[in-house]
Amino acid sequence: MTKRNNESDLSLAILGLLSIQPLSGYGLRKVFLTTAMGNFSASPGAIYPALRNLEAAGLVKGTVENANTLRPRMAYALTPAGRAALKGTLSRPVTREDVTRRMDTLILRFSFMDGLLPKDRILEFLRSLWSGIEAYLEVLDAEILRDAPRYSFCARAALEQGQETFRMIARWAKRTHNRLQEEHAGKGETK
Amino acid sequence: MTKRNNESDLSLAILGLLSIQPLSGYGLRKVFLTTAMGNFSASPGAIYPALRNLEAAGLVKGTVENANTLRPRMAYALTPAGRAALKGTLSRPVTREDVTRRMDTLILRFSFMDGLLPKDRILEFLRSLWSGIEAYLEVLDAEILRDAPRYSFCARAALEQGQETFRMIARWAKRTHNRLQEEHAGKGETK
DNA sequence: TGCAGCATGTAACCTGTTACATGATTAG
DNA sequence: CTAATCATGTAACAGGTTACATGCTGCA
Repeated sequence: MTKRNNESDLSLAILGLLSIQPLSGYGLRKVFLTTAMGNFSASPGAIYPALRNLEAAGLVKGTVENANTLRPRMAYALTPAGRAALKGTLSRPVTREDVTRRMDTLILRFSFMDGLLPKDRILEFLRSLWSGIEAYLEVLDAEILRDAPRYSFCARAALEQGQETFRMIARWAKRTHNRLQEEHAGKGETK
Repeated sequence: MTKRNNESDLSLAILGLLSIQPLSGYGLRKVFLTTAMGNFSASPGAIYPALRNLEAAGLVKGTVENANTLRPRMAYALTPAGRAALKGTLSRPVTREDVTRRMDTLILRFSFMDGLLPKDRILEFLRSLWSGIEAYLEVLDAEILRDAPRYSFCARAALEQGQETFRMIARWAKRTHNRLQEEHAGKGETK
């Protein structure tokens, strides 16, 4: 129960994956290597220390499988405290900083919400995500109007790319919100 | 000329900004605080050490302004070696890893190309960016076809968001390529 | 006079990267 | 037999975060 931070995206990704099924360190590495979560590093130098930190914080618990064989492996599972901590992280309000600087974290949080948060919380997350984006887009538009004339072609184009990404994510959030809302009830609920 | 890495996005952003005009550490902080480059941290604990590393590597040179007053400030400017190093970084080929895990770096690189790379190099960068994205999208589509049925609603939606982002950037790259090509000649050339 | 902004820095800490190391098992 | 894959780790290093510290300047 040593106090650690465990606030990184990698820790969040590990907790989220373990909320679906127990995995070993190597199992996690394979997920990061072979699936669309490949934006995370699969280096053992990141994963094994992260697992030990999470275990020291009491959020995950490793149990030895194949104990008497010559190739044991540690399968890690979420503890109740770990599940609670994960729910807590997923439930955090969407801040302006999240929108402007941690969009990846927001999407990562969203991807694990199924089965951990009730549907109305997920819908609320999507609403606050898109309204946060729209608020930021207004600031961004004003900034661009003000500064763009002084910028080079490339800098201006890069800015536009950023704007478009935000607009696209806002549209995605709305669409996903509506799709989820229309789903038949009684799904994605836990606790 | 001590050997350092200086491979971080922050170092790249600093070199790029100094290629436009000399700035002090505080000036850099203001840029990161008040413009759309706000995704970078403006904390002095990041900027001042980075500047000293770049100076130790001979890529920037600080000169004291207002020397005899009570409030001197260090204005940093690119050295010829710094300009060469920046051009080198901007000229690197677009790798698969860049596309899958460092898209932000690629956009940052692009935003500084004006005036440092000849137009045809910039056009080539955009072409290799979009073809790299399209190659990755094929892999991603296959992965999604294979895995999506096993994923939860939220995980699937997050994946789709990722796909759409890549598709959007590819479209942006094509459009920007065409716009740049149509521009009247004799612009954006150096060296 | 006091506060906001200018301007630069340091120290403790956390996290990730790269590279290396070790050894077992299984498929060809 | 040997190469790939399973499986877990360590050590050195780089870089960023947060928080603190310092002192000047111009304005109300």
